[in-house]
Amino acid sequence: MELNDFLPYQLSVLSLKISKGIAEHYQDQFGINISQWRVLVILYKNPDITAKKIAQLSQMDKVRISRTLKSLVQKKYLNQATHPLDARAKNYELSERGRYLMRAVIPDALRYEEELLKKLSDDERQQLQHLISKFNRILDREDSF
Amino acid sequence: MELNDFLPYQLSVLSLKISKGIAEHYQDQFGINISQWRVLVILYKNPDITAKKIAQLSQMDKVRISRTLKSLVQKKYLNQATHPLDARAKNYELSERGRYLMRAVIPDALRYEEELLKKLSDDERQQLQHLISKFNRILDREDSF
DNA sequence: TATTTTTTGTTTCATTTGAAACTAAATGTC
DNA sequence: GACATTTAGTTTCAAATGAAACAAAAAATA
Repeated sequence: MELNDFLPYQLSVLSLKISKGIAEHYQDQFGINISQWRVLVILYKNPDITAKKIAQLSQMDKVRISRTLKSLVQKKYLNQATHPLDARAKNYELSERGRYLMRAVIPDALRYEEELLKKLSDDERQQLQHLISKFNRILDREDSF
Repeated sequence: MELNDFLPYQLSVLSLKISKGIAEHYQDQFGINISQWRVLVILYKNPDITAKKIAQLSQMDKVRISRTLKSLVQKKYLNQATHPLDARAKNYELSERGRYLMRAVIPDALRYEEELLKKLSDDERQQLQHLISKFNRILDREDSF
């Protein structure tokens, strides 16, 4: 029995380790926190989606998402549009200012990732991607304990 | 450029997904939260260590660790001992009650992990373990951005 | 040895978080 | 159509969090 090697625990430690440095960097350089960065990334790749969709994609709490969206709209990084089919929801997308921000932040983020990934072999990188996809497929099917 | 596939982001989502179900379960069944569970796991495998060491191993904040240790001592799951060489620090270990708790929780945790891992092939499991170790080695060397 | 600096851990306090309650709209049922 | 139920998102409020300041001991330096 190997509890140090307990997978949820190991992944949490690893994820924290990887996020720590980069999170401070975003805050210092661009004044955006981790929640904001995550929502921005999602909207960068998925324009015109609702808070609900963001929740699904990010696994973040809906309250946190609600507040993050509010702050990003206040900072003028996002545009809000009324949803055509549902008056409760709003569609969000990056504003011009938001896209400008992302053009500044993304190279930084990618450089960090590259630094990390270049220490893996081609095989290892492929395996990593494969494993992440597989886990997501497994976990999206059954979320029960 | 693939930001959805940005590694820190993917790992965070995955880690949250994996932890979600199991965290609720610990709380409901045993009245311990994620911080407490993590500290307990660490002390299960590393008896007689200080808060500092726990911080290194878990990547958790020192304030959080301080409070978690306090709560676990209050709940009588841990014994505190004065550190032989450093009067500022204390050594912690599971109490009898703590070990009893762990004997109840661990099978549950391992069953959850097993459910997850049995959906991977032998190769995939090995690759997973290899990648986690490798990342930890990489990240422990250089923690600069 | 005295003094400064660093390290370990705690406390304070302002911020972040998320469960629960809520609003308002959409969907389902009669 | 009227009423009940579900869904999307927000607000409230109590708890968790962590940065900064702190205390106390250890280590480094003079």
